[in-house]
This record gives sequence, structure tokens and C-alpha cells, in this order.
Amino acid sequence: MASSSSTQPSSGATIPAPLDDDPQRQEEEAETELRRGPWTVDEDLTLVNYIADNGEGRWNSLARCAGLKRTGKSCRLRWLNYLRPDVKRGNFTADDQLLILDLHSRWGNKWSKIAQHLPGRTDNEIKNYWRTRVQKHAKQLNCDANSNKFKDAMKYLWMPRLADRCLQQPSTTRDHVLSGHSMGYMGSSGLVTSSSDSFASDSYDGGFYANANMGEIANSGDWMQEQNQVFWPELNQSCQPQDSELSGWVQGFSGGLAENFWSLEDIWKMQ
DNA sequence: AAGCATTCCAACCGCTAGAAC
DNA sequence: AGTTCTAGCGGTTGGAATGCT
Repeated sequence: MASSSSTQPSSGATIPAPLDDDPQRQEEEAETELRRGPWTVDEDLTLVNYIADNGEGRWNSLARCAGLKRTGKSCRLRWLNYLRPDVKRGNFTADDQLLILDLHSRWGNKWSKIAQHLPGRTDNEIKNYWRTRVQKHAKQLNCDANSNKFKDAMKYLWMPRLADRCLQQPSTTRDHVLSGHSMGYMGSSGLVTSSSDSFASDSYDGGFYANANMGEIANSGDWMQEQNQVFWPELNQSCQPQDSELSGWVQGFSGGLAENFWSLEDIWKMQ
């Protein structure tokens, strides 16, 4: 349940609460020193049991009443990001990754909003995923993860492969989140579609390909060709854009290069 | 085996918005 | 209307785990 870092017997420091000039208050607050750092198993149990009996909310008083020497904020975070029974742990599936890329492209760093569409995943986890995996690749390409160029690389190279992968395996996320919504990804084996109305009320209007700006992408060919990297050596014709200039761009980008740092294998290693 | 570098993620921080008083 | 409290968000950090030399 708890990670190694969180189960360690408290490397967390204990910090004094802020003091003022009132000696009585100083004494009171000295008695209620606040702990910080990794949570111990005992603390976790205390929090879980208290919430099971009394429910969540009113985090500051909850922390006091439960006898936890933590801030309400810390308790809330621990519960939401780790202890909640429905928190899904472990690596992101291809479905999850696909959805994150897609939703981030339209909403930006709205982690909690994105997390709402990934059952069991927390905003913190998605944020970490983005920063550690996605931004790393953007850095390797010498561009910003929020730049149009990087987004185009995702649209035409990463996402089609993930979409393919989604089709090849049973998926709970896709079933739950995408079911019923009209969404299309151009996988290497053709257009991948599913349908859902789960985004209808939240301005989610479909997959990447509905909004692709082909002209702009075609114009970025030079930049792409300059990158001595390859995404998908096995990229086949069917997932390439119809635009002939852009097709050349993808070919140039994916062919004849030695290092494959963003291969399918890479993505699956991440999982 | 040891030391160093990198990756990953839990936890913290500062800030904001809305509710309660 | 102003103040305080609470919840929530996104950015950042610390340190354990892992990989590399």
C-alpha cells in the first residue's frame, strides 16, 4: 500500500508551529508541533480509520480530532493522492497516456480537470507523468513541451502509436472514459474511433485529428528533419497525413536515423 | 563495490476562489 | 462589506530508488 519512502519510520522533520508573543499560546503550540515529510504507517492508519468513521472534509479539525500532528492540508493531500481506496496505482496504460496527451493539448496544465477523466488517477500523478516523461522528450527535441511543434510531433507520431496499442489490448479506461464519444485517432492500421458523451458537457470536442492544422505542420518540416532522432522507424503509410508535403516530412523525420529514443519500446518501458 | 548521476514521485508551498461568519 | 476559514490548484522540491561508470 504505502511506498517505501512513505513507510519509513519518519525521516520527516518536526517543525514548530509559528509562535507569537503570548507565552500561553507558545506553550499550547509547542505541544502541537506539526510533523512534515513522509507519512508513517501509523499515521496512514489513523487517517484512514478516522475517515472511515467520520468521513472526510473539514481537514484542519479532522487533523486535530484524529490526533494527527499534521496540517489539514497535509492530511487532505495524503488522503486524496494516496490513501483513498479508489486511487489507481502503477504505470499509466497506453489509454491513459493517450488521453493525457489529448486532454493536455486542449486544456494545458489543468491537471485536476484532466484527472477527472482518468478514473483513479490523481492530478499530482498526471502532473508528475507530464513533467518527467513528456517534458523530457520535449527537451531532447530542443523544444518546449507546450510548443506547436512538439504538439504536432505528438499528434502525428506518438498518439497514433498509442491509439494502435489501445486497440490491441482490453481497456477499462477506454471503456469507461471514451465509450460513447466520437473520437478519432489515426492509428497505423487506420482510423481508430470510439464514441462517448462523457465530455459533452465539458467542451471536449473529440480527438486531435479534428483540429489538425496541416499547413502549419507541413511548414515545420525543416525543423523536424533537423532533429537527428527517430520516433517510429516502422511507421507505415496508413498513419501518415494525406498532405504530400507533410508525408515527406514524416518520412524524413522517421527514416534513416540511427537512434530511436522515442520508440514504441520506450513507451512500453515506461509502463 | 563504490561513487556519482539521473529518474521518479510523495509531499510541500504559495496562491486563489468561494463559503461562512 | 470585510475578515477568516477551507478547499483546491499548479508549481516546486527533497530524497529514495535506480542506473551507469
